[in-house]
Amino acid sequence: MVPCARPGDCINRIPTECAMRLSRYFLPTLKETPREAEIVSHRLMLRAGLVRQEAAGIYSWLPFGKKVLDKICAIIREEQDRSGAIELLMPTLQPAELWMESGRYEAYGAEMLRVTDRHERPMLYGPTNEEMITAIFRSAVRSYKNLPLNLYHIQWKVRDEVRPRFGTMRSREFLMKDAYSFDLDADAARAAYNRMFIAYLRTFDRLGLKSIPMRADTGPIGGDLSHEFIILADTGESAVFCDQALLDLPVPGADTDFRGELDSIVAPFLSGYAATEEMHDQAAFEAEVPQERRIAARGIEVGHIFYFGTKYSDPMKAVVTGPDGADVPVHMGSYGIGPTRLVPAIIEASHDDGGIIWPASVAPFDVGLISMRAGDPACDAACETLETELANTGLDVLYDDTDARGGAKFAQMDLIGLPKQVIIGPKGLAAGEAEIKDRATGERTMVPLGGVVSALTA
RNA sequence: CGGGGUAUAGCGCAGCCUGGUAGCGCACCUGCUUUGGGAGCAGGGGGUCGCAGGUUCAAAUCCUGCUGCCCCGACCA
Repeated sequence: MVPCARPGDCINRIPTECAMRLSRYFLPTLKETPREAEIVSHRLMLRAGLVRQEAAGIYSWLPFGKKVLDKICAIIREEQDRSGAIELLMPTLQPAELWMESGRYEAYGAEMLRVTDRHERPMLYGPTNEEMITAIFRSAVRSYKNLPLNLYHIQWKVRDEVRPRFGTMRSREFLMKDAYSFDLDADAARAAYNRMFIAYLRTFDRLGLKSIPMRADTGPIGGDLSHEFIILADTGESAVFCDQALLDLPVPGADTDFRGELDSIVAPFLSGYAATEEMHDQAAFEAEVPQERRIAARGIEVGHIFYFGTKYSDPMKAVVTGPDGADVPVHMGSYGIGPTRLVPAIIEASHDDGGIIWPASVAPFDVGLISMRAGDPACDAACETLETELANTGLDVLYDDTDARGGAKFAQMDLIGLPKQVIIGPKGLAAGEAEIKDRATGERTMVPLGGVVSALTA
């Protein structure tokens, strides 16, 4: 067994490379589909041992699911940080007082889970954090010189949904990355919006998803600064309409200068037609998009960004002193991504009859190593050598050292969807070879034992 | 919150109509034989039949009430 360091913080571990043996792991997979699961991602998440339902819309994340969640969060963090946002962590429990100040305590309704503490003080499980972040901001920032500022956290949220459904796609307790930007005026806020816009395009691209920004309802604020990021999937919750050209646009690179001019980078994504059913205008769609480029499909919302000006800074008095010496309420925006929703979204977008097909960037392990004959000295030795070699090259390896039969191992390995499988059996060993299978394509190739590592890292 | 389902072993199900003290497959444990796409044989363990009342000599089964969960709708990251 290859030891691995286990650094981590209070909510999400930093993913680390290491080897794990299936005989010692906790991976409760199911051959049959639990009755309650309807859509494919929910079925596969239960069957592949990612989650366990505790109550309607409440889930435990089992080790496999936790690993995927951590990898998703790590990518989100990297792209948030790259764009200049700064991470903090706010609590799940909030005093009702803050929400009374913004006026949303009454407005939020039954979706807000309210509790009372032992001192009879009204509290609530946070469905979002605009009020709290505004309170944090106003307590510390006085001058326009401290702007722009974008603070984010990744934290569990609670919305007591009337009808949770589709597994973790629509749960009552869910993980959310929410960022909040603070700027002196609307122009600066637009620049902040652009930074998040690009960070989101990059984040979803790295998660193996093709995301399409779509104009969303801006509510009473108006303007064009609200977008939902949608990925296409047959089981998507809403109908979406867009121009094929948007799907073909290149995603901004890692070398994007987030302190530079971004309007020109964002502009192409704003120009093409793209709308969810609530915003859809069939006449405009047909007028703007040539028939052969019209896409009418279903989509899953995986992110939402919007600018809301002084909606919270006004009532909550989050003001800074401007260059002219006058106090002005800051212009704010908020930017959400749901990691616990991204897991099923990725599965909806990437699976086959055999199970999940993880994009390499979020796979719980990079490689599944299958011993066809556990207990056979030659197989054991070859597997242990490979296990060490692969882990030493930085690959995360799940070694199936159990004495199950080949067929059962293949089926389980396909179900859990690791990108690559390395199969070691007496047959191949006699020729000094291992078999490598690509989960996505199903392609199998025989390679010399000594060439496995280079074949996988090429 | 309206409509429709459903609840029996860890999972998937039968039994209920026509009451007689619970069964099948998978999984699990033991042994033997097997071993490249969810093995075979033999033996074994595991269930207050969602909960509470009621009818009856007797209730998984019939009656009443409640609850959990799922699906459709409205709502939403």
